[in-house]
Amino acid sequence: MLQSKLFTKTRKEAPVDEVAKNARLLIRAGFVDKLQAGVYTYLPLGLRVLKKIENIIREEMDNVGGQEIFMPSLQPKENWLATGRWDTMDDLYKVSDTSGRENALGPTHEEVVVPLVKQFVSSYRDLPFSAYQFQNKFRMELRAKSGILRGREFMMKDMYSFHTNEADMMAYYEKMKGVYARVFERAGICAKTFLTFASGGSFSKYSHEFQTITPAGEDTIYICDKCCLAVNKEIIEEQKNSCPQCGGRNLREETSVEVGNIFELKTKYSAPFNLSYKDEEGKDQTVIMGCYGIGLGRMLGTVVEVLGDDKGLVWPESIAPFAVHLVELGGAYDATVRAEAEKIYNEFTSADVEVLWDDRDLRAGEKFAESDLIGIPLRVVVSAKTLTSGKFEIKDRATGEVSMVDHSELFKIRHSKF
RNA sequence: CGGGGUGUAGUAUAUCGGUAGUACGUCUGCUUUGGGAGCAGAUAGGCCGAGUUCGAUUCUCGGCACCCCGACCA
Repeated sequence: MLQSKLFTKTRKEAPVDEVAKNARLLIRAGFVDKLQAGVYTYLPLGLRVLKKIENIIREEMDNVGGQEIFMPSLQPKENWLATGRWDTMDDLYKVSDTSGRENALGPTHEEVVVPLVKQFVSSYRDLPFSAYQFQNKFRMELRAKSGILRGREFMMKDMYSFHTNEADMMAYYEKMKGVYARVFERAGICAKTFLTFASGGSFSKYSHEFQTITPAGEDTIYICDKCCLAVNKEIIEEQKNSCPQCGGRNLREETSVEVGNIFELKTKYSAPFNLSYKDEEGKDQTVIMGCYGIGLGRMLGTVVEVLGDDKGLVWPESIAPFAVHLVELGGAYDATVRAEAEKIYNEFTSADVEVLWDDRDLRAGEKFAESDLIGIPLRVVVSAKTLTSGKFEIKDRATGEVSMVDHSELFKIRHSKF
């Protein structure tokens, strides 16, 4: 993509009332725009990152047999009355139309997915399976904060699994722990992300969260480095300040953000909707459920919090908006530079490498500063200087390492490094 | 939802009960061309509603928005 065509612009300064690092950098770099507190537009660059994250999650969900669906945000009041949550969930957005009909704007989708699958499940032979979606969720946060980490409308992947018995559900649940770990690994935050024991609610002792260490977080966890696990502060006392796995008491306190969670729902939502199946003896049994969520925007913001530096965003290639930032210097008045940049651009593009080509007529300093701010992993400079040397200058955004390589190395390096 | 704070141009700010100023940005032109460059010109503003007043951006009241702390929550 040509940067001159990008309709967004970067800014030197972040809005003064924006405190969160993720929001400051993402707004400055033109990845997101705030419409109101906790409600953000994803601009071209930001949306590319969000879509990359979405695709990683999609691949991993598909790998465990998840079937993608897309459920509505607008959900009839009756479904929410059925689970009792119309009256008990105080962050539920309720909307009514001119005829007085009331709906919920979905904060989660159990009330939709359970009646949905009820139409298709009748025998033990229809189970198990899982369905997931990417959906905007609405939660009436009394206080949206921390940039895109806590919004009122946010993109979430939610998956629901359906089983004949608890053991089967638990086996899937265990598998999901690994799947989630892989998602966070692929997004470049695994080193700081811990499987965390958290309160389970009415049907299970624990739920599990994936917590990423960052000062921007609002949770406190206690990490057992021996087991590479953590315990959420909310249950640390009932856990007797010890690791649930090894019992060790050598726990390290950290501030973290919850990027994902998995719940054993068991019959919590299948029962109210009478979601049942006939077992081998023809007897009715209630379907056992699990659910698994990841907040995409929160995950994106967390990557910014963890990897961003004083110069700007730093993306791992797996979710970077582009793989290469091709920065031409002086191309606007030097035809040979322009021609060389175009050649490289075409070569990368035909090799399926996503390139953002800064073809604008700006000074070097401005281009470099913006390049650092946007945070594409590999910067390639083409200028009169590089042309004379017969080489290209490359810079690794994460390490700041700069080197000169010739044409044949350029492609090799990109592939070996990333 | 409780407590605190802030609302002046795209951003950041100044002043003032009487013509609202500066910087950055943006736009135009020229110069410059390896770390947010220079010159010239242009652009654009008092959150909303009442009240006090000859006159309100300024004072009073109400509302709304945004930010922070807490509670709640992915």
